[in-house]
Formats: sequence, C-alpha cells, structure tokens
Amino acid sequence: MDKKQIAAVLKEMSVLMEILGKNPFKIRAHQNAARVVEGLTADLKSLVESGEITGIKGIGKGMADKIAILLDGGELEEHQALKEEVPAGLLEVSKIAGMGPKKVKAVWDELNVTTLEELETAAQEDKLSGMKGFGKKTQEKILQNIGLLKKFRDSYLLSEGRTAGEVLLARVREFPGVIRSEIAGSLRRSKEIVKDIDIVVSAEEADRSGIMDGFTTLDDVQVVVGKGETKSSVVLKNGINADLRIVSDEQYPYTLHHFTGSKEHNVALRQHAIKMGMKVSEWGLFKGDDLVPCEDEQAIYKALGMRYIAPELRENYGEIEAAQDNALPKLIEAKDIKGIIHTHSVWSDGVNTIAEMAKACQERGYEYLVISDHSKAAAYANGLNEARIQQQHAEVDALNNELNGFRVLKSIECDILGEGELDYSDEVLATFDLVIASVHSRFGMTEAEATKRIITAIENKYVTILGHLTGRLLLGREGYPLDQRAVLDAAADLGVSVEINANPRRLDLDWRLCKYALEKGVMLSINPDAHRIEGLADMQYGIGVARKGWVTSDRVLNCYSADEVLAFAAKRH
DNA sequence: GCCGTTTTCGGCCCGACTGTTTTCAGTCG
Repeated sequence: MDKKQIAAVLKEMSVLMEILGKNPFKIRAHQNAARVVEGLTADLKSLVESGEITGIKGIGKGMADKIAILLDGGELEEHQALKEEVPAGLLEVSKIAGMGPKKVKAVWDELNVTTLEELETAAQEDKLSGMKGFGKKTQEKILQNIGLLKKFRDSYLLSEGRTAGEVLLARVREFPGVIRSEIAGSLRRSKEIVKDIDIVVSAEEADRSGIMDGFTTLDDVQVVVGKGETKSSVVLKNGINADLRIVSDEQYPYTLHHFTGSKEHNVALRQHAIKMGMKVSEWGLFKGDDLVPCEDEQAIYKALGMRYIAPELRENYGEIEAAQDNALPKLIEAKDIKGIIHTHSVWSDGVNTIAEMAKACQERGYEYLVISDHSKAAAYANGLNEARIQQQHAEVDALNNELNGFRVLKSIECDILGEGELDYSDEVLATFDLVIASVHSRFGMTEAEATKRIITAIENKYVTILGHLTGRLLLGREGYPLDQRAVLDAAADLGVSVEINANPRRLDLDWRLCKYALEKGVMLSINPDAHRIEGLADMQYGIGVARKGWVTSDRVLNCYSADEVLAFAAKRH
C-alpha cells in the first residue's frame, strides 16, 4: 500500500469507531495519523525500517506497527473486526451532511437502517421525525442531502478524473499500433465535475482488436461493460466509467473534436458550418459529399473560418464568435504563475513546515510563497492568536535571510466574522504583507445578509484577497446563498483581488463568473489553499477552470512578482 | 492511541449553530 491508501484505511477506521462510539481520543489519533501519513514527504518505507517514524508527531508505537503492516500489504485485524461489526452501507450514510456518528448509530439501532436507500425510505415514511433527537426539520434536511449525494454518485472531481485518465492514457499509449491518442470529453475541457473518461485513439484496422484486448484487461479495470471493434466501455476499480474509441488516423481529428464537446459547442459549430455550406460531424467535415481533409483540430477550425478554440473554451459561451473575430484571449498557462499564494503550514492545520513549503515552491520554479495560516477564530484548525503571529513572523524573517532568490511573504487567512468584522484589529492586520479574508462559519444567512457581510469585510483596507467566494464543496455542499455579482462589483471598486481557489473540491470562484469579474476589472488570484506540499499540484485545476473562464495572465495577481504583489496590497493601505 | 513528563497516567480544541429541547446533544469547521 502507498501513503494514500494507508491514510484511507486509518480514516475509515476512525469513521467506523465513531459510529460504534469508541474512545473519541483514539478516533482523533487515527484521524491525525491519517493526515500525517498522507502528507509525509520523506519515503515512508525507510522511515518505518529505521524506526524514525515514531519520532513524527502523531505517530506512536501503535500507529507505527499498523503502518508497517499496511505498508507490507497486510491487513489489520482491528480494521477487519470493525468492518464486520458495522454494515458497509453505513459508511455512505455517514457521508450525508447532518448525519454524524451518533445519528448514524441511532437509525441503525432503532430502524435497522444500513444503507442510503433504506434511510431514504425511512425518511419518506416519516419514521425519523419521531426519534429522540430527530424532528421534522432534521428528517427533511436528511432527505434533501440524500438527494444531493445520490445525484453526485456517478460524478467525480476533476482531480479524480484527471488522475485516473492520465494513468489510463499512458497505458493505452503503450499498446502496439496506437498512432494518436488523447483524452476527450469534459475531462479535456477541465470541467470541475466529470462523469466518465473518454479516450480517442487512431490505429490501423489490423491493430484495433489487440488494443481493445489490452484496454479491457488492464489492471485498473473492474468490469467490462461492452467490447467491440471501435468502442469499448469499462468500469474502473475506483468506480469511474471509461470509454475507448478507435478510428482511422484520417478520421481522428473529427472524432476527437466531436467527443471533446461540449454538446452545446458542437451544435453551435454545426450551425455555423451550415451557413458556410458545410457539414460537420464525428465522421468529418464535408462540403457537399466531399470530405474536407484536416490534419488536426486546428485545421478543422481553420476550414470553418476561425481561430483554434482551446478545449476549455468549448462551452458555447461566445467562443465561436470570438474565434471568427480573432478576439479569443491568450489564455493563462501554468508557466505564467510566478508565486504561490494561500498555503497553510504546521502553524495551523497544515502538514508541512514553512521551510518545507518554501523549498517545495522553489523546486517547482516559483519565486515566492505566501503563507496564510488560519486566524484565531478557527480554533478547530489551531488558528493563530496575536502572540503566535509574532513568533511566526520571526520565523519567516529568519527563513528569508537564509533563502537565496526566493521569498516568503507574511499573510493570514483571516476569518470573516458574523457581521463582516475581521478576526484581528487593524493594528495586527497591518503587520502582514497581505491578508486573505474568508468565510468559515455561519453558512445559514440569507443572501442579503451574506452579501452585506462579505462586502463589509472587504471594505477593510487591509484585505488584499477575498478567499473561496461561496464556500461550496463540490459533490458535497452547496455554497451559501450570495449575490456573487454584487460582491465582484465591490471587489472591483475596492481594488480587492478575488481568489480562484484551486483545490479541486472548491474551484471557487466558479469559472462561469470569471468573465464577468474580468469585465468589471477584478484582479483574480489562483491559489492552491495547500495544506501540504502535494497540494501545490492543485494549481493545475485552478488554471484549468481559469482557462474555462477566459482568464489571461495579466489579470492574475500571482502572475506578477513578489514586489508587484506587495504594491498591489499596499495600494489599499 | 498519542503526548509529555513535576515519567507511566491524565489530558487531549472549542465556539457556534441547529434543532431539538425546556437545558442540551449533535454536528461542523
């Protein structure tokens, strides 16, 4: 097992123990250990073999033994025993918002509910509302959240899809006879939620059955849903559906384009083609009955009288018109990013030290790192009080003296309190290079209240960036109701940057609102909100959705140098 | 189960909200 799998086992154990009402501190110890293991940068195997692992905070003798067993591919007796005691379906039930361990235990004990479906039926039959601690409202909320969970059952985060898709594509490319190959579909368009993985391949007819054989027998495949000469469908072990299509190399560009979509983009493009006396489909671009030969997708767009449209833009949000007018933006790319803004460290709820985060950023070619741990209201995340801020600043100063050609900037992810006040006095806020203000509490406000609250907060001149605008958690929780346009208007007026949180669960600001923000003049900021070194890789998802939102590098704060970022913040002081 | 130590056992984060109660339990971040 690797670190991630070991962490998953420990996490699952903690959930099972919670449902069984075991010692809460033992539960927390498992949660902590899972977090620590997942975030380890050093090689786990050598740490275990040398025994150094027990020196890591959160891992004692007991955990070290468990990790060693799992690392060797073994199973934990305790884990197996827990799984035997708790029905498997309850793990899913515990994912329903509002269903904590106690409530899960209650419906299990009293109604013998062991699956999502059984709970839904019980709620529909009004069996929950009479139970102790439950009521009408709780029952309604549970029903609502079951609906949400079921709706997203076959949906995956962009990060999950991309990770699985890239592995799959790499395997497919190893098969003999594969000429060209690419991921298509919503994954290629960097949609924040994907349903499946589409791969398009070109190959000679003679090679196709061999490629299909290879695809359907890959290690990652759980079930083969269908298998033919041109198309096969499988379900991967992680539950994601994957389709492979094979066409001739002449046909490849048209097929890749067709299956990249979106449907809306394709419909609009077909209408445009008709106006030009042509016809476009997955089979080709035709003038009358004659195929218009196209080497690649670029050629297809060229033949249709327009500039090449990047996959991310293909949502029929005006890209076809812009491509004809030569008015497409030069989209932001990963190499445009100069520094990393919004990261946590061991000072609050992060896994790595500031020095480790800084080194990781430097290795990845960035020029600076903005450390922004949680503020004191976030007690659950070990938020910093005023005294600890001073200590942290001393640590950053010392670190900056050692670093060559790299800088760490002092920041904080400052909680926005109930009425829009910030979590520190202005005197304290003034000690930071820049301030990120975010909402982490009281999600139940009305739209008007929440909008006023956030605008009040960013009116404070020390606020540089507004963090994750709506607080949404993709596939998990809707954002709080908010007049997002009103907040973007205010941010534009005030000179406050708005974050595109690159964490694949957030991707908030939504890409659909990026264009509006840009038109209003808002400076955006693509931030990983990283709680560990690996979190820095989330930048790719933020950049992906920014590209969907027509974002250019000149409108992204961290495409500027550290000095320019400081000047941006100082302009408001 | 981990940690720290005045070293082997006691403490481990906590405030706010929600919906349920009629003084609080459960959930969340």
